[in-house]
Amino acid sequence: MKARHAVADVAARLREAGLRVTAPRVAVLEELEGNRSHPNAIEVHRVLSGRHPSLSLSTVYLAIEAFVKAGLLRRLPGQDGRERVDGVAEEHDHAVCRRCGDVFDLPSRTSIARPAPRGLPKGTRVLGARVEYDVLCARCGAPRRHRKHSN
Amino acid sequence: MKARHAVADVAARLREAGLRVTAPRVAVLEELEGNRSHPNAIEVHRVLSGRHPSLSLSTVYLAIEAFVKAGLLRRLPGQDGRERVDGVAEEHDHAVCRRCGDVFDLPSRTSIARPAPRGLPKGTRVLGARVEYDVLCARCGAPRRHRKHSN
DNA sequence: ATTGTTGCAAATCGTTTGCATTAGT
DNA sequence: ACTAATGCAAACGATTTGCAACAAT
Repeated sequence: MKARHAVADVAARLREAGLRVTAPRVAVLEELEGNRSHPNAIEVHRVLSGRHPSLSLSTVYLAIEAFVKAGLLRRLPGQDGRERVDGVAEEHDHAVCRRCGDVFDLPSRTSIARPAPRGLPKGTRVLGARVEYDVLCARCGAPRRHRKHSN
Repeated sequence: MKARHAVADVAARLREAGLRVTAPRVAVLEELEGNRSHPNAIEVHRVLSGRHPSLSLSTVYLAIEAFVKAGLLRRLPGQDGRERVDGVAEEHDHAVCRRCGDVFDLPSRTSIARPAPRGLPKGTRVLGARVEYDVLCARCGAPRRHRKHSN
């Protein structure tokens, strides 16, 4: 997923979002936009540490929060308690491996879930929807594999 | 949601699951089965502390893990990083308030999401699916409300 | 008697926060 | 100049773990 967008694009998107164009934010956004590996802040920091040795972890956290708030990225609640980042801002579905927690992106099928469901308390506004599939990924579902795979 | 099942039932379910019938586990399972408030371990502990003063938080964590593993309960990944418990074991959908994080149970509409989606890596086994609605709950969506409500 | 469970305390780990400094506008 | 953004370290909060005592089987 490297360099799907030119740096200039990223800078423009930052500016449009009302955020300052700084080296750390450009680096973080470049790394995350379109990224389908659903990393958490710590992983992002580790990846970027090589090229940006002074980049601090808290900056990564702050940047991600700013990007999510601006609608550039989504947040993904991992069932292991870690907060992952979803680099795809458009609505889409997920398949989550029950054993290892890996997340796979899928095209959105939420149109089939319309109209809004019954049973919601009065006054609730539906903003979006996605289908979450509970799966056993190929590695975890393999016959003799009983342990969480390395990655 | 109090006492939806008799204590005897809970004990039986524990036994069937291969777990020992102990006072702490009976209390935790009684509190959680059918509970639609999606509490986390800390909240469960707080609620039960009155009647069971010696109940420890780690026991609650351990019990919940055992129950989930046994299929008696589900876990619910909160977008705030907290692990909630879903007292309804049967497949169902959720509406999650984007602002306050409250979760509302909905009847399952995943049948409409079948068959399994394209785009999954070969060898992936689909175990289940649910629709997650992104909502603004009545309290959070109210005109002049700009802060997370108390609860 | 065996071994799963408990309670307590300490340890872990992801995330948040306070604050002085730096740098984008 | 103004103020957002950074980096560092300390603080936090949820969850996990080690272990000796305990109790269900």
